[in-house]
Amino acid sequence: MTIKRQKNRIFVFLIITFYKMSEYLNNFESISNSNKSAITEGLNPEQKSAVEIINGPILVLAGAGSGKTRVLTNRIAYLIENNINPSNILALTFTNKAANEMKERIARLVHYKLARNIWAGTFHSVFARILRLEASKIGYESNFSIYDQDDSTSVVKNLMKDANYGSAKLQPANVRGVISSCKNKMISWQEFERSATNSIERQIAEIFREYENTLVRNNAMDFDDLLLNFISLLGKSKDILKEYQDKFKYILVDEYQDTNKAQYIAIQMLAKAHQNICVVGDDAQSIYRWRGAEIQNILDFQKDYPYSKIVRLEQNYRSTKVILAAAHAVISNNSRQIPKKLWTDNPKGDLIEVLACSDDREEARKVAEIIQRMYNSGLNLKDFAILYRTNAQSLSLETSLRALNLPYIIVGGVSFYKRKEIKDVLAYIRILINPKDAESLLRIVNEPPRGLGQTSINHIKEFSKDYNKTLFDVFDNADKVVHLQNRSAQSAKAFASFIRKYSQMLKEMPPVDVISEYINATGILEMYRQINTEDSLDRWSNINQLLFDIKQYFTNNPDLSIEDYIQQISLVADIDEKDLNGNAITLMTLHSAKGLEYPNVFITGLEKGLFPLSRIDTTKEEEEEERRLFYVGITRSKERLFLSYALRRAKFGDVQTAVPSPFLREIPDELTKYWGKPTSGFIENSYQQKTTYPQKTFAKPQPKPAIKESYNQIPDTEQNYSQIQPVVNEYAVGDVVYHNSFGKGRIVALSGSGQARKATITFNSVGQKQLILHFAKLKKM
DNA sequence: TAAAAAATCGTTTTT
DNA sequence: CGATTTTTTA
Repeated sequence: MTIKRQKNRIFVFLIITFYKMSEYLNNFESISNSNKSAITEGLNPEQKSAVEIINGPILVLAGAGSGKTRVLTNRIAYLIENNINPSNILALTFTNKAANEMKERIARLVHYKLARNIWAGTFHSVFARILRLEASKIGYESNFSIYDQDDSTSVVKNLMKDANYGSAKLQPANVRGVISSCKNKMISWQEFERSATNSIERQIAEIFREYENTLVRNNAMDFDDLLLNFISLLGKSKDILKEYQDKFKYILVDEYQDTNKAQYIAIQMLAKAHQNICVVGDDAQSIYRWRGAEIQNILDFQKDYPYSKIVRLEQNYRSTKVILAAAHAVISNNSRQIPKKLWTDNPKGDLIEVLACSDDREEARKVAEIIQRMYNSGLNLKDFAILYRTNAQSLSLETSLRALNLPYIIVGGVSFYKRKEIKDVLAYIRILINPKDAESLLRIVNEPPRGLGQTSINHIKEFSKDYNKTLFDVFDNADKVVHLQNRSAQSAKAFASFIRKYSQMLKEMPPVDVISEYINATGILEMYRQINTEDSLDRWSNINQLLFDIKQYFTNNPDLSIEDYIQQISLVADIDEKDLNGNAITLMTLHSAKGLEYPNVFITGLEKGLFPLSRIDTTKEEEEEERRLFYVGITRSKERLFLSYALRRAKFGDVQTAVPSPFLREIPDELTKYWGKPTSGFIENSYQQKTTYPQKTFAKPQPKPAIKESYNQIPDTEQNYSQIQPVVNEYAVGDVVYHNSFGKGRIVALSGSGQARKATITFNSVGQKQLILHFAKLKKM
């Protein structure tokens, strides 16, 4: 019986395979130009099996630097080579950048026309794309808005104001956090309400309920909804589920250790029918627990898929032996983990250098000076990364890099798209697309002032609630709203018809022709120009920059709609938009650094309380996550690793004292060397054994043999620093430059630094303008 | 209603 | 300290 069934199965399998082959030959033969041997060539045996076992569930435990990306891309290429239709492949990554890179690399292995058909992106962007198509099936319109964290917080804040909730204990941002973490764990407001034990929780439950209602009413989804609504779409009917199961016959998930419950369920539903699921991850690199990631997902994979195969990638191709040994020593202090040990054939490498500093300014100065010396000895600035635990730490580092004229880019911090004026303009555009989006409407209704202050808005909001009309409808019929001053009513009506006019235009004309005129007509640019302060002119030029950006977008993608543009920028992470290959040092948080690698890495701020970051009620789980984060940081480094701490650090204006991080103690002594003299106040017992300091002051580093001479050529004096050549990419007053839309111009002033560096330029065509160099893409002439 | 003055708060980490 | 939010005043 069993044998017979098995024979049948094999027979069916053969038929399907044969069918797929002929389908493949018919469709793709003509454009397939790849070379099969190239795909598995040069892979080690484990990598090879991770690429070649294409059917059935497979867990790839990929240690840091073990060639994970290569396995993922080659696996997809291999699937395509084996007659799998690219449009049946779903690859979910952590950032859009990772997805795009993957696609590019696949395009080099198989024909680009095949590569572009795979479904690759973040969970959020792929699901959003599908939800646009299927919106009507779950009670949404396809033009739904996507709310980011700020938008969500603002919704919560308004709801709390309406309900008169709120106290020191109950703040909008916290409530939003509670709601989001419930949604991450797939807990509905009803469940939350049922489990509420005190009045605070009952209040949150009420806000939660209203929050969900508001978003549906606004035809809007937050980030969590993109996952949850996708799941509910799949749950709608057997047919829909089957459709997507058959669509995504081959599923790959990167960074599986950082998936949350909703992502886990979504994958499980999709993979259930065909079971061709390959997840790649490393439990030691799970760093998003605070965002709902469940490390258990990767630990339980074998339970969830009993017939799964496991491949361990334990050979590290990235780092030196010293770095790997340090990483291993650190992570060994964690309790629960899948046992594995990374090894490498790479050389031993330099010792890890620990920089003891008396305060954060000294720390920043040392880091900058070391980089400058290494740069002058011939290294490339793009080969340096400075990592920190919190974004706030970038400030002193920036100052010292600027002082030495070293160009840098910052990933994260206040992103361009999070600036008030940019969010305002985007809200103006969103309301054209989705008139139900009350959040966007309220944001811009009195920006610039239109005589519609808080009182008028409250009346309008009340009316919309009482008569169950959308805010936009009420604006349109403002003369019917009682208590509303006639003047305000006229103003509201005028605003509604203004929006309607451009909304109509957008349906008839290409977006690029409408948007610029529309934003000009809103008066927001004129407002900032009139205020005429440094700050307001900044905002003015930021908006112009955005408009230029939009223009570029549609020049490059003439077939796309304004909806596509908004969706695209709603889901971009900072890391996605940054070009990290320029001649600049990269500054970012340890979280942003995940998945990246650099020859030279600095991890700064290794102080107790800062890294590991701790609060009064830090749990053991949180502590271990900090340690994993440190592990991630260490393993970013290919050759040289610098760890620094400061005994005093400026915080909120005043200065706080600190003690070196306990993490430093976890690295064996023989792997490190200390730099600089022991600073007064540096008294922790465990460090005193290590006090073999090379020089009395901030001494020269022990250079790598190859670059020894160049080190010695540059004496360690203040004077020499000022003689160093200005950095390339840097502009000077008087330079003649070319701008894509404004043409030729001359720089008359420069201000700011880093990505905020701005130039005032007099253009022949349009006169004087302020531009952010980072965005302006100027050419020097 | 809008501008000016005063007060408040914060720093994790991000799709 | 500095940006944002709330309160006061015209």
